[in-house]
Amino acid sequence: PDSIRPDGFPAKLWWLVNNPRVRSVCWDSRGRTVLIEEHLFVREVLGVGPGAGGAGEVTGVAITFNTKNFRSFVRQLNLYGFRKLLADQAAPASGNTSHLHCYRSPHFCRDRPDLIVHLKRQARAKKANLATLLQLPANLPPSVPG
Amino acid sequence: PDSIRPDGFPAKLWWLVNNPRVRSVCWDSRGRTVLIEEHLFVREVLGVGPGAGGAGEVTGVAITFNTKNFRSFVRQLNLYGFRKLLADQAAPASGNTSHLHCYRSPHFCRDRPDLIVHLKRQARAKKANLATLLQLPANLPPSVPG
Amino acid sequence: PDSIRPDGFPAKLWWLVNNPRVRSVCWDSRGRTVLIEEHLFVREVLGVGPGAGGAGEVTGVAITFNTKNFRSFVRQLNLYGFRKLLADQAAPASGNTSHLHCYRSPHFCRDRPDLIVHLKRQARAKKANLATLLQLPANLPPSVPG
DNA sequence: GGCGTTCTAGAATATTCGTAG
DNA sequence: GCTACGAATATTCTAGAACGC
Repeated sequence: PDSIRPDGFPAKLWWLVNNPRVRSVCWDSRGRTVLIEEHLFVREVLGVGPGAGGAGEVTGVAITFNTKNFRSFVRQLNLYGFRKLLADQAAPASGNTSHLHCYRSPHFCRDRPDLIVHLKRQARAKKANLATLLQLPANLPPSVPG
Repeated sequence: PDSIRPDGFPAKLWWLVNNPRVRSVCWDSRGRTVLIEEHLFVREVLGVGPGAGGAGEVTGVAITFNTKNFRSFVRQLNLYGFRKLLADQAAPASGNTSHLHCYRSPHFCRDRPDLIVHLKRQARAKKANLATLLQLPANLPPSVPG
Repeated sequence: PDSIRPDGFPAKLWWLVNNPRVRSVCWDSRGRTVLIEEHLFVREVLGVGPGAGGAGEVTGVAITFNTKNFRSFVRQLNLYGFRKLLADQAAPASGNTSHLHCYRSPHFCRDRPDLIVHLKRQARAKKANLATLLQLPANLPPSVPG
């Protein structure tokens, strides 16, 4: 039936959350929610920041994202149906003000790798471009003068 | 069915009133009215005043408001249907002459956490949307089909 | 006529870009595009990161945002009609790999403070109300399963 | 066409201010 | 003076849309 693309987003996320070497992504205690520490993730996985080699500290492993923006990672989470839970409560004693993000999907559980096949991208092209049809002024080009 | 946003106002208020570490917010003896001591609340929760770290004394817990004004907190109470009661019986334990506010909602009782789902924001769009609709392109029908 | 809210987003942005103490926001050479260095902005204005006092390094001045997320700042830019330009020419002096964002609006020019009054928030309810009026099938509820 | 990246917009809640009652 | 509410802006999470591979 359905198969999992080994280089697709669900497989990458599964690998990240289950890899003990990746400290920025982990399960909550019940294995139902993915916890992502933003600042560490950017350095560790996306490879941005001081001391980062440019491709993530966790190199030598077959995980790469073609982005350096945490925003793109969040967009992927949403595209695959993940929802955010609590706002970041992170306030460590140290100078670390890193944000902690909590995302959850019913098809992403620690003890149920068989559910990953249900992680699908949202359907595209839900409706035609209504605004274009009605020629709304909001769709005019920006038209920035020289 | 209906779900409670974990970061929404009702959830925050429920957490505050039931947390013994928060001294500025508590139930009355019958568990039907929320008592809020303004001066202490401002220091303890909003994080304003002497000795406050800027994020509320009750840090280490996942409660944050993006405001430092007690008025915004009251606005939220009103938006969710709370009404103020006269607080003539107010008698703070200490010699504090700070203001004591008593707010009540039929959907906010100590022994009935199941009622919180009925705490809804006031309905929007009374007449504001009508004015917006009338500014739409003239070729649209002004009346909404029944 | 129209007036500028002194605490609104346009006034804040104008203050930021014209204040030499704010190093993360500046004009391009022609005074037509706003350049924002993200990492520095987060530390300097939003007050996040090591060494930040929690309210931005540029304290003592009347600029505050109630957020710590750069994304909220970008949302404001878009709400007021700013568009992003490609920043391939970005080359910070230091070894910083921070992101440089270039945003432009025809109503935001260095030598024309009189244009700021034209910076307006996007009108609300453009397509949403239209879709409702036209009874598009796309507005059906998400159909929560059993 | 599917998938990933990126910029922009939608939608709901939150904050602020003014003011009616 | 004080409470409650309208209205505008602000913040946040999610989705739309365009583009490239």
